[in-house]
Amino acid sequence: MLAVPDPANRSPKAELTRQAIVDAALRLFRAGGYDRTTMRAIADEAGVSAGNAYYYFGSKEHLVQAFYDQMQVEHARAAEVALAGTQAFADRLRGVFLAWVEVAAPYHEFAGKFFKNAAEPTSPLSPFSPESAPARDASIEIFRRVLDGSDLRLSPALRREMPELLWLLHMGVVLFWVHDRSPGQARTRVLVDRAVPLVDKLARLTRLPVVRGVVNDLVDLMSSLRAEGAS
Amino acid sequence: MLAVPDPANRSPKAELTRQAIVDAALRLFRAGGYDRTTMRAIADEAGVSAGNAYYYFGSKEHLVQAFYDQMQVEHARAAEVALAGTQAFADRLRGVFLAWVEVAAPYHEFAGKFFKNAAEPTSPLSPFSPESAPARDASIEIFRRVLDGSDLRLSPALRREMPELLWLLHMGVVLFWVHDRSPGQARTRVLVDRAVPLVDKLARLTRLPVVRGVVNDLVDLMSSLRAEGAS
DNA sequence: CCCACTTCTTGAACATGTTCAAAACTTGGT
DNA sequence: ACCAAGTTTTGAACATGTTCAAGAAGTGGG
Repeated sequence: MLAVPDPANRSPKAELTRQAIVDAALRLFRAGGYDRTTMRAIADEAGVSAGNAYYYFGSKEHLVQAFYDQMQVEHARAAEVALAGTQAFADRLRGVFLAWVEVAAPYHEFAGKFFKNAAEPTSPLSPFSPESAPARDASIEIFRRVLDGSDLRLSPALRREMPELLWLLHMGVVLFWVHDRSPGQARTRVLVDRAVPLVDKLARLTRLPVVRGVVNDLVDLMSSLRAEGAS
Repeated sequence: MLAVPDPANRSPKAELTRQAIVDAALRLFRAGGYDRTTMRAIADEAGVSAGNAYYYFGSKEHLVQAFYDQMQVEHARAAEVALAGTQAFADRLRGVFLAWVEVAAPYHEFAGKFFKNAAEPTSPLSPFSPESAPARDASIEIFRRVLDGSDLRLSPALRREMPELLWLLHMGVVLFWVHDRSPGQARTRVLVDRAVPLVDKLARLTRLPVVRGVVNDLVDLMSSLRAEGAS
């Protein structure tokens, strides 16, 4: 695995080649799936040699990061639209979840292959890896915005952890979606439609004194895990 | 990927060869990790040809199912010990979770490679796949036993779903564990120690009238998703 | 014992991700 | 214009999971 050139000092020419490879890869992935798309085919399509692709991308998996980044950006945009003009927390959350399902739909067939690689802890593609931190943070940011414009009132401590909790829930939805073989991922939509009101209710219950204790424990747990190192 | 012979009609000789391959594989995986263990090395170690290994196992990944099965059995045994003589739900749950961490510890270094495959929906190794149903059911059964001998009282509906919910939580712990690089997986143990009392409290709260509604919604959601097809 | 049939085993060939030494090209300094 | 130092590109070679046609070994019926 060669050292990939520093993004900072890349010549415009090289930048172009790099982009051509990404474009070719995404085109072929989408057309024929991940496994059936060979590095040689990608290189051909991009008009470079196979070896050259490895000058820019350390491995075939690294090409997938481009896919992630693109999808994250699309989701952020779609989420923005969904959030405009809604106040109710439940509506906002549902909007953001469904926006993702919408954006991801074209890739459903081969997304599994991607997430397979993503599940490996040592892989830079893992959603928990340092390499994914920018995309992950951007995604968590979306959920912060869900809260920011909503009518939901939470204790300050919970409020602080809530974006990350919602992101985790989002990961759960993604996992379900990946395994969802129903046409148009209908089951995932059902899951979202039914889970969102539940989360809404639960979030509002946290204001009850009896429930407070559990919530505080949860918040403590999260910050204590964070304190011991990133995971 | 060749058709693997039906388990029913396997000659004793073949059964022996098959077992030799599994043993060799697990020995080498454990010694050198998954990636660095080649199929040729496994075949050599087992005293057969590389091609022959493919007569018994459709792919390298299929060898991993043997690993799962073995670990599941070990966990069941260790859980039994942990459960003996404890009544408190929290103690029982913690015992079962920690038993798993104990049993899985020797494999931590390369377990990630295994779970990578498990995350792919089309893979028979996915914990949600039909092929994994026996191991999954056996695992859920362990959590049913956690409840059976405990002092925890739940509504009948929740009680029915609870084993599966605990199994899902267990999957969460596993995911955390896979990503946990702390020595001896200390962070996972912290997670268990702190999450268990939280679950305990939460479970007991479900008897409160206010919380009942949310719980019923959750139970409904789970059974409605189950109704539409297996995932 | 021999024949057909199934089960098992082999080794060579194949596909594809990846590496690497060498060559081509760029660039900045003189 | 030329050189040295970097950067980019190449094509062949390599490693390893997997396939496959061929044959060996076992099995039951006559």
